[in-house]
Amino acid sequence: MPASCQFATGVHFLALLSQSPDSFLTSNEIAESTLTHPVVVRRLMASLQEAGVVETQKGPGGGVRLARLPRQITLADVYQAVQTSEPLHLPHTEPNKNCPIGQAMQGILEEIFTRAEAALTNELARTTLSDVLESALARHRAHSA
Amino acid sequence: MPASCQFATGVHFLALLSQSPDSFLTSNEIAESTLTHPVVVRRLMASLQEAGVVETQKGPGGGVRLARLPRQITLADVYQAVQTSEPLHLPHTEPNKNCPIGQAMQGILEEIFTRAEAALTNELARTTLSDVLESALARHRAHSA
DNA sequence: TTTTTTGGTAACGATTATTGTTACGTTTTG
DNA sequence: CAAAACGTAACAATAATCGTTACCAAAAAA
Repeated sequence: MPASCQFATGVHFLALLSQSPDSFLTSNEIAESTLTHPVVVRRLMASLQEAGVVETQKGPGGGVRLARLPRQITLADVYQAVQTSEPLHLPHTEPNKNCPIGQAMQGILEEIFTRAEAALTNELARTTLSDVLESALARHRAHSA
Repeated sequence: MPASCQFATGVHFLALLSQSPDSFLTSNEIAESTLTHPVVVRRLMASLQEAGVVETQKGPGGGVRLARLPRQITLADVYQAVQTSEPLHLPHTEPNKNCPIGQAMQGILEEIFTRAEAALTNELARTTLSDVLESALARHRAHSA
């Protein structure tokens, strides 16, 4: 299967919005910048809106903009808003009920997954959209120079 | 696509091996305990063998056993051995080359992914197979009582 | 009020990764 | 040499993502 890149795509979209936090960008504009389809933009933005990261405005002059300042939005916010599938998964099939290990395994793995994902989001929470935008502009300057 | 559960499956297999670190288990035995197919066991064990976590023995009396003591194998070892796809992914399509943000995005995201996955594996490194087996047996006792 | 411009969302197909399965080769033991 | 195990290629079924089309709803402007 294609692995989900919604987090990467979401960060990209939001970095674009961070350039002008006060104005709306249309899904067409964002789709052109990222070479994807406007419906893909709207789909992902729907999740981000539900999480309170962006707000949308219909009709002429409308579009999407950040709901908070770039420095108030962390990558953990983005991750939790858009990540549909978690990085670690239980098997779909139930284990053998006669096996003591198998019976206990599911609960143990869930605990482990919870701790591991907490570690992941804690790290993501250390970076804000403002950091991302700054890095992007710095890289651009370095590359142009 | 079905999300990969190789890490969960691997931990389960290795917990079984941890019960008797000195003896070989056949892929048939492991497959029965976990209600999966022997080829699935062998496939996953091949990765774990390449990583030096288990060793195999062909022929009668053969099978798979741990290459080190359970307390010397961490879940980070398992994760790094079997995780084919990473939890975070870049988009497959290249971004717009005319966009300063898009150009820089890929490198920035790679840095972020590296830090996030390091945080994940650091957390996984805190748990050993010995811990997992102990938790499993404790849960089994609690459930039986 | 009508038209235009936007987002919202359902539905479908192409693509792709995972898993289970079969089949067959290889190695080791006895 | 026979039997028991792993090693691995190949294929189908399943499932998830993404792009795309189509159409609705809402808001602004004419």
